[in-house]
Amino acid sequence: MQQNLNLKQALTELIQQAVAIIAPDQATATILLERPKQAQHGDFACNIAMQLAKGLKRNPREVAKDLIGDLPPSAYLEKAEIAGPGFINFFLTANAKQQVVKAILHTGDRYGRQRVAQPEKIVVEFVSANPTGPLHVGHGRQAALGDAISTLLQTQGHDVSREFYYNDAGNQIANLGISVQVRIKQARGEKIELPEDGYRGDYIVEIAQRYVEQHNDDGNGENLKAITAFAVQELRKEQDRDLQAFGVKFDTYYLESSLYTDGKVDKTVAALQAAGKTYDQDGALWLKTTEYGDDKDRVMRKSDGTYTYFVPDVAYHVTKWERGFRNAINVQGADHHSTTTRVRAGLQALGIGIPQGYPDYVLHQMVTVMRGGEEVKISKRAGSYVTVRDLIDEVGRDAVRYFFLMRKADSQLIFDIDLARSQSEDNPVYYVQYAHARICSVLVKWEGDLDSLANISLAPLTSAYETDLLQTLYSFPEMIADAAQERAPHLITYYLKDLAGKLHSYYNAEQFLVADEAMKHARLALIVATRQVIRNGLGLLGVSAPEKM
RNA sequence: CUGCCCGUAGCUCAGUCGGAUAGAGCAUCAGCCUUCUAAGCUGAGGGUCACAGGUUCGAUUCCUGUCGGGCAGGCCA
Repeated sequence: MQQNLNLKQALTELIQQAVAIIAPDQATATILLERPKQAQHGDFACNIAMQLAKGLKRNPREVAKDLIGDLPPSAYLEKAEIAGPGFINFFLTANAKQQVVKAILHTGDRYGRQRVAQPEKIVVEFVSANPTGPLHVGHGRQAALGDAISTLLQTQGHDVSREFYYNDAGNQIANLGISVQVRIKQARGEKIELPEDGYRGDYIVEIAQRYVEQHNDDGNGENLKAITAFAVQELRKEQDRDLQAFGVKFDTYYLESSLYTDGKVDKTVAALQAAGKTYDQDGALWLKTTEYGDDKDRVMRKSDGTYTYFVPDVAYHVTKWERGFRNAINVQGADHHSTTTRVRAGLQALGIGIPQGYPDYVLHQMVTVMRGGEEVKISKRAGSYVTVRDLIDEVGRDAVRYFFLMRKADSQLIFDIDLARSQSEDNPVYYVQYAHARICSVLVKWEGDLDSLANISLAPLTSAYETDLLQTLYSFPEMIADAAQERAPHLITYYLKDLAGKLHSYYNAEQFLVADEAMKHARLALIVATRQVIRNGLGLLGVSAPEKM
């Protein structure tokens, strides 16, 4: 079984042996095996002959011919052919391809998982919203991305910690407190207006009401500190609820305010000064970020004595390093991309051995929300924006997650509320879930013992539909490894759509519960394996795999 | 003005460590339910891979430039 899970590697070794004979000088050439787009081109294709041809000054097709002649014999290789300008196409034996079913049935939930040679301790930071309002669609994209990336890294054996960083200090928070205070006073009939940059959402009014109900001791609403603390607490609770509804769980929460109370911010600033990377000018303290690729130096401490936002950020990332995370991934909106240079510059300037690319950033492009054919401008201050909660209520958690993960982070994403709602039945996630439910339904009809399928003969699985499915199932672990490496969960959604499509075609073309027992069992084993892979794939995305629809 | 991301079918998007005939969903059109779920399947039409150069056996993919869209460039976060 192990051998069959490593068909690709075994094939690579065969080719290496042949290359060593034909071109000893280039025996170390990298051999890349790819899956041809068309079935007629075999199970794997290799362009090594074309690469060697140049050094050998020979015709690529002739080199390919010699390579094939020198391939050691193998039980799982049916044949190898020369094609096109010099490709070598490899065709595996039916038996070799069928074994993947047994591998899946034996490994179950673990199929697709592996343990990389050197597992790392990785912290993935995502969402990290200011507690100044409910989570909006952008946070939703981050939540879906961060959670899926974390899960993907776990499948590769890494020790992953999901972390939420609360920006609970600074001007935005002060602003929040004042906004609530104004609403309290307005409720008492005072003639007072929100400041220009105050938060205008209805939720501010609701928090003000709750504050008054629970704080008889502050009838005038004069205790700004208490009001602010209350508002932050309320909003954190609400954000937690939304994340829970979205099925996202964090391992750790880190409070920006704690960096101040613990003295970590001051300590970081002192260390940067000691390293000689700062200077005073115009009454402010500056960091020489230009030494690390920035286009101008940045203010760390303003002339009023307070710090700019990136200083606590640097202190925060020092704690990640000190907590033993040699790999840190931050999932953020692309509008934060300018901070990456500053935070990294600060970490470099400390000179404590943190590598240049630390932390690693996954920046996603903006989410545009459409409603009624018009773009909904997202503005926390105006209070007009779509929350994660709205989306979940309107189209369901599974569909929202899948929708956010269908596109790569680099692409701008248009979330059309009306479309998502009106077409919720046509959402691609249902296509995949339906394949899963259909298989479950067949198995219920069959009434047999699933365990009995683990060791039956798979020899009857030779049709084009079956071969196609087998090949797709076989590529699952590799696809996951790629997706983890690229931090690209969207690859999973495309894989699942492909797999579900093949199952649906197969379902329509063939009857599974046939009279021929051997055929029936082989087909059932194949669809049970398919069900397992769909389930595993959806699990990575945080999407459910229903047995009935 | 400078930096980063993007530009692929009518629409929404995959693909690109350089490879064979560039894909899917939606939409349009034509078919398939007495058989395990039709939330499905089969087929058809639809393309100057933004544009122009360059690199080479080969470029949608790499490089340069231009155009178009987005995001940044505060002693805001």
